[in-house]
Amino acid sequence: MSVFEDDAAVRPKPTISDVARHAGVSKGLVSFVFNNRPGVAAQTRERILASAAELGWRPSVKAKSLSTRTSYALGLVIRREPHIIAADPFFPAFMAGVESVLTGAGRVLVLSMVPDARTEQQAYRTLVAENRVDGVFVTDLRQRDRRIGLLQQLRLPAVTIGHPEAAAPFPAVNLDDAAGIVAAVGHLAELGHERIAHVAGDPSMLHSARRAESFTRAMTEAGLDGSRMVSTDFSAAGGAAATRELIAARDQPTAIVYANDPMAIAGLGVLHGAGVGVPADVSVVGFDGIDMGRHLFPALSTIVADPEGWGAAAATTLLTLIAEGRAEDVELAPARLLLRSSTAPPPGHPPPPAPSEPSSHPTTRSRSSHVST
Amino acid sequence: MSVFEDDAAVRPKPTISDVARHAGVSKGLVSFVFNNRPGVAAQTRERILASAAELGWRPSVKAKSLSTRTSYALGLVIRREPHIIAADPFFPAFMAGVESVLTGAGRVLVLSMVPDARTEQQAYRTLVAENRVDGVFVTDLRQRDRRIGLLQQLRLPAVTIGHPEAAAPFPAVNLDDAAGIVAAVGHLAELGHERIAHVAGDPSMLHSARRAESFTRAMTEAGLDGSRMVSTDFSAAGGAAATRELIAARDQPTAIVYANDPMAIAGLGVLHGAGVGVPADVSVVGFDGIDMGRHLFPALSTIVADPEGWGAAAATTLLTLIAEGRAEDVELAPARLLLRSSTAPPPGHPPPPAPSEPSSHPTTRSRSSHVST
DNA sequence: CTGAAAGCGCTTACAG
DNA sequence: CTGAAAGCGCTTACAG
Repeated sequence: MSVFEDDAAVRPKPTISDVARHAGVSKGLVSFVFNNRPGVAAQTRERILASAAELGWRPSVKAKSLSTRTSYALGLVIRREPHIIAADPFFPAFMAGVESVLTGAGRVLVLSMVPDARTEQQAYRTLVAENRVDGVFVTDLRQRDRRIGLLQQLRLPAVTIGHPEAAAPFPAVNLDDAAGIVAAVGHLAELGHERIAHVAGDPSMLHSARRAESFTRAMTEAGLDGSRMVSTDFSAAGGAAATRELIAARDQPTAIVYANDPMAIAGLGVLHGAGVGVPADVSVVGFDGIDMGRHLFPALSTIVADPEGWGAAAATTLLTLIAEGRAEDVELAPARLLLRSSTAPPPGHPPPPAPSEPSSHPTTRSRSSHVST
Repeated sequence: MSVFEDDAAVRPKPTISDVARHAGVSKGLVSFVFNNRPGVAAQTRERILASAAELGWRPSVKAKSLSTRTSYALGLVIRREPHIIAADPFFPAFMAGVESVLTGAGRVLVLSMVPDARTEQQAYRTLVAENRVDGVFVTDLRQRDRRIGLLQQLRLPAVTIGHPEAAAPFPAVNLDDAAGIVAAVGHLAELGHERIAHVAGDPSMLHSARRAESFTRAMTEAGLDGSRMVSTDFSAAGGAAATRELIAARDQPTAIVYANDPMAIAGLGVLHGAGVGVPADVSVVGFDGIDMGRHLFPALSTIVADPEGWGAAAATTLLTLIAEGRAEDVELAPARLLLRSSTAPPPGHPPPPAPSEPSSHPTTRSRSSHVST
């Protein structure tokens, strides 16, 4: 039994030869028209296009791939555990951004999700050995990332999401997300917080490490102790454990900046469960700007970037690299602080004067207070 | 300037001809060996394998695709808005499950994320016109889903995630998630709840509609009014709005079953913000079992399915369909209720007898002093 | 401005 | 058990 309609079974897909015959030209001509090569008479061109439309023909990528040695596909290999990626809003948004440019470019996204380093290497090797993709996106850059060397050796065009540690031969599409951490620390310090902690993500990931460094630097520049930090694996469980650890310390922080929203939300739960008021006793800042945060109680102040725009820019850059052999780095607008209701002055702190414009914040800790909207 | 190492630039990829020459056989023989066809002398086979290994050759899918008219790729077209999919834990887990079987099968996942119905149709048409995939996964089944007919007409093998509305020619891989709703209603009814509401997802999606129907049916069977329901778009914002609507009603529910965890979490925020105690005043049940739920306060009772297993089973089924021309439906273990701390007896309700097993919870709020963990 | 032919790198009857 | 040849459906110099 076939699952298909019978009439369809009868009519095989047309090929370029069918179109050529129908239009009364050679296959080469048809190819020229579909590849926008000059030198085809306007009316011949129209006739060919009409024939193709009538027959419902579109060049088969299979054949095209073989003769042009191009896959018309871009790869994304994600190495993360399913339960962690399931909570992470970055990838879906990033992929949506990538898709938005690929669709118009006749390219397709080949996705690979792998659990560990070994299968990750294998995934890249297979992708190139089988000639599956024309280039790849390299996300979640790590310390001494072995993928850079591998990709170079494999001669696979790539674009890195963020700047790698060492100079790499690939274009980087960067978004300064650490700027958001700096803004958060600045805001909290202005509110009067002194004991500010950072719940970092996986320290082997560059963006996580950079956020942590930025935290410490911003703290130091504010004349505060930037060593209150605990690293996690980016999971909600990690965020919860880190929060428990922080509030168990004798000098409990009055503010916590988390490396992602899932951890911040878990942290909110822990604080709440421990009877610690947010933002009355402890201010909380997340990272990602996930939709849900707006509806929490209190609404989660967070740091927002533009993962969709990041994906689109990365795709454009990778396409350019593949087409021209080179592409410029691109720098996107930095992440910014989005204040909602989980941040306020520390307990017993005098209020600052009301600021005149909404985007600017009171500066001295001795005079801050009504931000708790 | 090339981004690659020079030595690599010198050595082009080996082809089957190189291997054949190196092993002193014809190309056909090499092909036979790599396709496990019988009739090759054992030692010839070894020699060929050795040559291939030495040259680092692997059949190019490009060429293989053209001669076998197979893409060695499976497609997944997701039609959802980025911000909704970003919060939804289903797809990442589902895709991880799919990947887990594709990796060993020499297949690859081609992903497409589209914003609306028009681009969705286009995506499928392009996938087959260009011969990109050998089959597709059809998720988020809808009422009068036009994709079923389209796919049939396009003659593209497919497997549906869940049973479509009308009989379809494609195998279905089903997981009875509505069973979780029934279990939740049963549990809440046993606890003494009578005014139980359901915050449904997008009513045009079959799984959402089925959960809603199951809710009403289970309520009716329990002798309760199953009409307290509000539909949403599955977003956190939708869950928040629905919750606001429910608690504004004169006969405010004492329990709410949400169609997904992001909505439940937003609902928790709204309830909390409105001074409604959870679970003291209102019990809350989510759906998905996202990691974060465990760390909320109160920890979110929810309904858990196995999206990863679902993805793996769907991939296996699709591969079978493509290989054999047909495949059996598969039925997975139904979703089940996972009790945590957001459910308790309704206000002022007498406690049920203490059950012997740990999975049950104290019931009366008048003596549930220790539930508030 | 157009056509005939070779080639991309495999697979697969068909002979031997 | 093995080899030579045609073919998959395109693209692209190369002639005209």
